[in-house]
Amino acid sequence: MSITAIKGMNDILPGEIETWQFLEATARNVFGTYGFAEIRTPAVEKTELFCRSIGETTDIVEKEMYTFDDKSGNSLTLRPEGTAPVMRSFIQNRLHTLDPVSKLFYMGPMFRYERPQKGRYRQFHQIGAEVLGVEDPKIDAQVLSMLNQYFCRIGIESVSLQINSLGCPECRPGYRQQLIDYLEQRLDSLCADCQRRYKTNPLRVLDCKASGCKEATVDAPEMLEHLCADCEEHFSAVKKHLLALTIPFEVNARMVRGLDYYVRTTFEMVTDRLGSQNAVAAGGRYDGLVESLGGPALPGIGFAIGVERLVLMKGEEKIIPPVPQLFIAALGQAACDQAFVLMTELQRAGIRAEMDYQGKSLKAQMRRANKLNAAYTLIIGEEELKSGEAQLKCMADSKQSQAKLGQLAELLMEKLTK
RNA sequence: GUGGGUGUAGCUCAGUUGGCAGAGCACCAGGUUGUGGCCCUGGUUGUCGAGGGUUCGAUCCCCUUCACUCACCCCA
Repeated sequence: MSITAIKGMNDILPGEIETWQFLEATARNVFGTYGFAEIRTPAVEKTELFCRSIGETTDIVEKEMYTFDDKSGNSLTLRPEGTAPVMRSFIQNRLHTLDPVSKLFYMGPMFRYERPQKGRYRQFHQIGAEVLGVEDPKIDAQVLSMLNQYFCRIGIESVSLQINSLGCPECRPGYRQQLIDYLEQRLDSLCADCQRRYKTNPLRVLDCKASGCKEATVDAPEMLEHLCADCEEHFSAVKKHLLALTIPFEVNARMVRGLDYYVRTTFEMVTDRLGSQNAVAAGGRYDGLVESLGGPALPGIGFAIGVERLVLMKGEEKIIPPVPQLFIAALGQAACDQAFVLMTELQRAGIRAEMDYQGKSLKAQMRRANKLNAAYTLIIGEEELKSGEAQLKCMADSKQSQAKLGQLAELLMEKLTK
């Protein structure tokens, strides 16, 4: 076996790339109408950025990051998500001084060292968006509206929007302790994982799929019942605005987050079509993150979409790549040379032209023209070279006509556009 | 990190209770000395994932390993 790609890192080949281009172009289009501008940040950042933003004790930071020392001994990390780099760039470039509200979107590869499986890869791609500087719950609803519209535009319907509120530094610690106390009394019923993590990440227990944990937590206290007045008001307003915008959603009080920086509104677009990787997009509010990274005290909210998961959902709906508009079948050395010049001239004129380079028989060349799905085939041999007129065959109806070689581009343009 | 499944032609997969390795599709050529699709005829392609063991003989049995894949976990 020769050299292969890294485990969990995939090539995107012709035939599939068209779907990616469609998904990306649609994102640029939809996000653009909502006033978002694209931003691109490096694939590598200082390790510290992710430790401080995502959280030291999260799985991502503890065991999933591609971290290495460069030749100067700096600890660098391939970005495992997109929000932290955007925040870093936002702060570093003082974007808040240009406009009190920043709406940014990005797309690109992310890296996490996980065991690959369907919909989960070591290099994966996210399309994400962030709004900085708005605390009004209207912006929560607008971000969800944009996400909702994006899914409509790309033609994916089998997803549902789930929302929750995680409270804030005012109300969450108290609730968290209450939950720990509750779980402590039912430790025996919990699975091994939950017995281990109920203290460090008690909210995760509520999301556990083990039957014992599910039963033990049916009456567990929920964050939504313990929100402080401000958080309660915020969450109510988000729901009100979503209703006003007729965006369907359901409240999932047990939705948790893998990243520490989320507060208040969190949401996911989930599907039942992708096995265990059921989230195709997720995000939430992260007031306080910018400040904790050394920037101004600005609220923020954003989301990320898993592009591989969208591609999986688009599945069989292949987008057909462009086919040649003309195939030139040439016979003999002189005609081949002339055909090569002709083909290049047509390409310069913007016409997708193809020819054969292997000196094949006319029959074989016709077969290839057919296989490539070319609209027209030009047949050119010794006779045609002399007369300056060649046979132009329409592949759809098999009709042939004479075409002057000098006026081929004009003729084709006319035929192809009608 | 844990557990299961699968590795045979370019692709999808058969197969052999251990005895020279198959089909369909694809590809190539011919049937038409310069005309595609349908049809017909013929043809090419494999270290049967890798390494070791058992055996007269292994693609098949055993061990190891790698890759892919699904699930757990985690998450987009």
